[in-house]
Amino acid sequence: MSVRVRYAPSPTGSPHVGNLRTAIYDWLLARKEGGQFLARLEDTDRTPERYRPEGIYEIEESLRFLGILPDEWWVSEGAVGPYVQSERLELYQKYAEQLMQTGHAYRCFCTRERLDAMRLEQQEKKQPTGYDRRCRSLTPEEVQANIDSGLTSVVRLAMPREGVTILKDVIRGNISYENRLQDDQVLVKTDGYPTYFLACAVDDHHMGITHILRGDDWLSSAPKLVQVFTALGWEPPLFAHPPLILGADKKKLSKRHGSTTFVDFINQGYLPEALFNFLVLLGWSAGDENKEILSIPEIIERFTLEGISEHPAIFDYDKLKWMNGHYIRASQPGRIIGMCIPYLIKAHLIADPPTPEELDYLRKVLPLEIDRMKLLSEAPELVSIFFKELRFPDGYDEKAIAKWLSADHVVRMLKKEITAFSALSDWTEANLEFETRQITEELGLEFAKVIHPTRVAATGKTVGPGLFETLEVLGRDRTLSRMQSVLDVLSTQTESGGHYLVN
RNA sequence: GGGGAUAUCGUCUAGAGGUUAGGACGAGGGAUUUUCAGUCCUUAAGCCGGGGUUCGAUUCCCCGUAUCCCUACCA
Repeated sequence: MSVRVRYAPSPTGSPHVGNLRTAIYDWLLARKEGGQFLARLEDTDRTPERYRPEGIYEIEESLRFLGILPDEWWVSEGAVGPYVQSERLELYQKYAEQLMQTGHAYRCFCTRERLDAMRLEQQEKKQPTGYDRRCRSLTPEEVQANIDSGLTSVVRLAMPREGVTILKDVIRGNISYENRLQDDQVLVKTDGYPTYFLACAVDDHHMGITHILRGDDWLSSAPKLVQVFTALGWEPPLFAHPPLILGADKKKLSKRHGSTTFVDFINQGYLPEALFNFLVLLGWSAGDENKEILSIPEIIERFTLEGISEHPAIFDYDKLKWMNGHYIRASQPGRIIGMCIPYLIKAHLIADPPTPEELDYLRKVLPLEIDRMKLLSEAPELVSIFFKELRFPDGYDEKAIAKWLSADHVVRMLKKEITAFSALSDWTEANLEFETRQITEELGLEFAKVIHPTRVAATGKTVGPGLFETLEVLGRDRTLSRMQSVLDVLSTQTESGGHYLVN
């Protein structure tokens, strides 16, 4: 039988990176084994705070972004649909009936109040919490009487009172659980919707799922799911519980650790291949091969469920950033430019849509800054000196001015540079450097004493790409007018006998 | 309170009954260069504790400890 795996998100909000990592593992297993990858929407929780259909679009976007589109899902449908649980209610109803008829489930009329009070008391007495199974011994007559008197009810699983349930987990081996310690799980809620346990078992069986991959947080409740399969007379699929992803404090990764939703990462300008590679490595490794940067085909080739680690992993934002920088540098510049454009438009550095001139300029500017870029969202900051109007001292870094423009030789130097640069017939990196070196010699200075003030005068900053390539791309007009604006102010101050002072 | 899982550098991890315990991020140092970044080289940094099994365990077993997760009419 060919492998069939499924990604089963709930639309409770923005999808979490951990969920997408599981989806990647699903997809990888399917591709590796030549099987199918499906996605199913688990929308059986209809509480307003937790039912957030807006999240569905983000789920779809995230899968598209990663390039792991399901072979069958609610978007494209397939042979065993519908792929949305709220559209499969009759099916769950049918099996709930079957379970009750076969004695594997029963109606429970206990009120929320009673349940809450019971739990509270159990906690106070330091007893294990759980349902006391009062309704399990109701006679058919009593049940009917309750129904007739209009009491609402849920359906509970009649957990076996003895024996053990064995979970077959590909990552962790076999785990056994004592049945008497398992709760009589609610399978159908008062609103008629199934809980996870019923819906999941029914759907996974009907959809021919062979492997259930899901987070470690499901591990302790796994015997209940297994029992639902068993009670329905079905062989449960194989399980695989990848470890949880934690924050720096070793708690489940959540908002206060930083970004956690997948779209957060997309918006910050992470590349799909960086996110894919990083997420895969967070809990999986190719083995003794000392290689971490892996293409998707390379990962598929090496992927096995057994290679997934058993211990939780702390999400290392720094490493992700490093990896993203790596993939940015490994990309065709044209691709990066295209991906940066939305950020530049948003920062009002270029028009929306960009003009052909702007695009042309961008094609020269961006390659200069690519080595410095770790996130696409850093593009506006990095290229701003090429776009912004600069008129000394507006837009100039104060520390840079203090450090490099207050020296005595700066005015003489700028005058010479402006004269020499203006006379250039070809505004090229090589010519600019040649002239600058000439001037350095004439002034009898170290190269550094010339180059740094020149950079500050032309860009307002102390850091950036090589000076002469910067000037070449910046162009004659921008460069000269900026340098002139510095000279204008500085020479006035020099004439009046003082240095230029910052505040 | 009950249950489950896990334990190798700060972090992600590789590893084998005998290894100089390997790699990556991060940190330190150096080289390159006009700065930053990048690139290259380099240094420091680790087997949770206690028992067993064994000629020999960080590796296998048990116990302890710690951490995480579950303990809902949420998934």
